Amino acid sequence: MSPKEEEFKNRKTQILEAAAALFAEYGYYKTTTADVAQAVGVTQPYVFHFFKSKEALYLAVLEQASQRILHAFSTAEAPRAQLAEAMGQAFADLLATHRNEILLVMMSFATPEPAVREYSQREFDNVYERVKSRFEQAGIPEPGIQASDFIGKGLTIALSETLNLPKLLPWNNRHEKSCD
Amino acid sequence: MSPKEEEFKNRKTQILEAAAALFAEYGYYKTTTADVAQAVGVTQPYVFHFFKSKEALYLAVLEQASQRILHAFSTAEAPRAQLAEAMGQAFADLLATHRNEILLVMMSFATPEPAVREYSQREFDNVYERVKSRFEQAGIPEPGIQASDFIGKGLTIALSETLNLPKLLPWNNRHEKSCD
DNA sequence: GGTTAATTATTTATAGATCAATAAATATAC
DNA sequence: GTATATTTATTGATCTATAAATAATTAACC
Repeated sequence: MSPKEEEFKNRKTQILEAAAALFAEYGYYKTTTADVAQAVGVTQPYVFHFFKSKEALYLAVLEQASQRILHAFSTAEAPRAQLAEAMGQAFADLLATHRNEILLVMMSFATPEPAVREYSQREFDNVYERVKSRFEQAGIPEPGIQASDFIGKGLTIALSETLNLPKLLPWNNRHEKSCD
Repeated sequence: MSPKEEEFKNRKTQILEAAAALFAEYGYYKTTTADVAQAVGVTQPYVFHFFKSKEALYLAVLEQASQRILHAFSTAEAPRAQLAEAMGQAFADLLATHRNEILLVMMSFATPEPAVREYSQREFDNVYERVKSRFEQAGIPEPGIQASDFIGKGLTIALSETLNLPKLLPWNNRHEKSCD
């Protein structure tokens, strides 16, 4: 998108995007409303014209990201034997296209703001139930355990991306005998 | 421990313990040095007599907790077929005896303070290498993948404990056919 | 089509609160 | 009465949020 088009995208959207990037990198507390404003090119108090509080802004980002994740897991399709892999791929695609949002969601559980905690709780519960239900529908045995493992892999990916520890990535570890 | 004995435990230890509990519950940013001081029963500036900064205090807690975790994974012993389970049990024991510290370590990767990030990076790298190496030594195939999975389970437990989502716990999901 | 009025977009100024950190003073124990 | 433990007083920085002022845009009328 050219700088000119960027100008025309409405401010609320610009603020949401800048906030997603900053919150994902610096977290809730170390990102100031002034940082967000500066990234967009407006003054700090103007942010409050679109979001009634910093918390409301964060929750708006979190909600958008959550819906994207749930949608991805809901729409991935594959026969029983490849369903988990297909859903993993859907997650990887999302990580490639909306990295900020995804990492934000995965780390939000560690943000001790009550409203954020509550939202995270519902979100992870939703994801778990959806994934489990899809595994169930596909006739995969022990869908609950599979769904837990699936979330565990997602958390590991977020950890690995956040701390720059690629060796933690599950999918890079296949065929490790080829080198000592 | 009685309140009188508590008095005699040296202040530095008291501060460390209070900080562990508070940081684990409220995180780095929402825990103030005044909160820590109040929990111990001293004045806020006195905390700085023992730790040169709030960050130094947090890192001291993190270091203690990290060593405990690494030690637990290093000393758990079992024959090949039960090694992973034994190490999981060691983690569960630690969670029971030092819940605050453990949750703090598992969530620290989401604390965007550079020094904390660096410490977390080394810590997770150490844990991964140690676990992998133990699996290797025991002759377990694909030790790297197993170690990643192991960390993923730990993260899932931390998530489940933090957000009060017991259904995410891997070990509760066994035998789920008994009730629909 | 140019002037004015109304509406919307955005800024300036600033209040009010919170916190980490320093330095100097004081109490306590030996 | 010296050393150690702890407090008082305070500074300076940072940040969210509000309210009032101004600039820019659109609409209306003649």
